Amino acid sequence: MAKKYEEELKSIEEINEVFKRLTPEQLVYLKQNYEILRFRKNEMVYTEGDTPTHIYCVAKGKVKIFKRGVGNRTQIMRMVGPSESFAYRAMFAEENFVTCATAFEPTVIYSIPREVIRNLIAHNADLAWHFIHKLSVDLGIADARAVSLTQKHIRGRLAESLIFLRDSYGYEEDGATISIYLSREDLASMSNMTTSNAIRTLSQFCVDKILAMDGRKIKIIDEDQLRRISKIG
Amino acid sequence: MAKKYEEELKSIEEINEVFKRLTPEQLVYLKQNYEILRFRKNEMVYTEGDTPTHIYCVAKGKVKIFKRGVGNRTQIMRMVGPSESFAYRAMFAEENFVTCATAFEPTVIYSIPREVIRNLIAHNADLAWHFIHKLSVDLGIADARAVSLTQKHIRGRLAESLIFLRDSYGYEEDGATISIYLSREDLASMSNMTTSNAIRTLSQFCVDKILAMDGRKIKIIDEDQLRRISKIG
DNA sequence: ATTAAAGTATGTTTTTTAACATTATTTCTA
DNA sequence: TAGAAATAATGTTAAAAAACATACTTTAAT
Repeated sequence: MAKKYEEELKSIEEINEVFKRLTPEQLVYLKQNYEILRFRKNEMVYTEGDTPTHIYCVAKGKVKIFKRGVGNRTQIMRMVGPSESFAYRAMFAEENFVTCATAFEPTVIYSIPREVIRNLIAHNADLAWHFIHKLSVDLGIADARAVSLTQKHIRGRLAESLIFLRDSYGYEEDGATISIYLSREDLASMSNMTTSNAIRTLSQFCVDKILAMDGRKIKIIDEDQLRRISKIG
Repeated sequence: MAKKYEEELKSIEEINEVFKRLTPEQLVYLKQNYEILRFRKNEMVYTEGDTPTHIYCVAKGKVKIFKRGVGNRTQIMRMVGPSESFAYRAMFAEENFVTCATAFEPTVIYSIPREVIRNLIAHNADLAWHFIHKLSVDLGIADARAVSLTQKHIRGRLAESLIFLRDSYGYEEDGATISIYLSREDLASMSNMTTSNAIRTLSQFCVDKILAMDGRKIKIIDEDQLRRISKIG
């Protein structure tokens, strides 16, 4: 059974194309040193205060990265899906984690030890550049998010989260249902609002014929309007 | 006169120690390729939408980095002081600028062309690591900021900004006055609040004997209390 | 030196958002 | 499958913050 799973898994360089830029020797070195980890739904990958020892790369499933703020109120920083990596920020900054990560659904992860990735970076300028580029893009997103979350009104913030989820995960076959089912609470903690307000605002979007809902399934009826609300705040 | 200024300036590797890790040849290459730029107070260094062509390193003065949000409401992202570099985020992400930068006071800047820094990074793993580390620290700060700005109340946000300014610029000789004089408006746009609210909250802090003010000079009377307010939000 | 402009200070009003309360519904688990 | 726990839905109220208005003060320019 475990074997079957392994066989279904894409190789590490298929999952994250950056590893195709390694030399053959470096790729062998990497393949001798990674581990495969499996997490059940809601299982913790790491928590605030832990020391980062590995960099993770999602092979299957999704991981929720969140932070605890004032009075332990959680804020979802990002959702990490297949082929994306995480845990590298704290590792590179040489800090303990300031976020928590849990499996959002059953998840399989490639786990690469800190020393291995540091070695590879030190001897492969392409890989170094990849992380410089990635961190820079991440930082741009974080800055933009900070402005959105603080300056936009509730409707704008929720619209932005929905657009973000749609852009990250796409639609189901019907071409309208967002391909990730978050609880109202998670949606709220992505959008910096209370669960009540997320529920209320979603309902209002349905009344306004911008969305349609069926439990956690959210259909985007009027994407243009949703983008407009997200933009103007 | 211009010559005199030059002589007062520290060399580029004295300003930013990371350049001491370059090989002698690389340092020569760098020194043959940088330029020195001078900006008057409030002069623009770059603006939103510009394409980054150089990385900047502050030799003297301070630079204000800000973003325009909803309805062009500005938000100060950070203040950059002597020996700190900026403009690298957009450059590495290969995006146009999403922030604006203006000289906060008369400022002298080392300007290094994009290709030069990319060449150096490609051939010097230390320098690459330096930027990976720096970007990771920046990203941690940005994430923490996002949570603070959204979850803390006005007093907490203002206290946090004051603590940040104190930690970045230190005190004057009196051991209490913060060594940077920002307008109430700038203070507000660092702390995600209106100018009125910044003024009102500063006044309240004075009533509470946490601060004392003389124009733009802000004295911290009770630092413990200020840190407590910043922490609890 | 005078005037305009920018910045500061506060009071009042309105809007936005969070907090709370109650009920219904779904999901999990023993 | 019953019962508990989590989630969802809404109405009501309270608090926080923005918007607005006005007056005063400092700074900069002519």
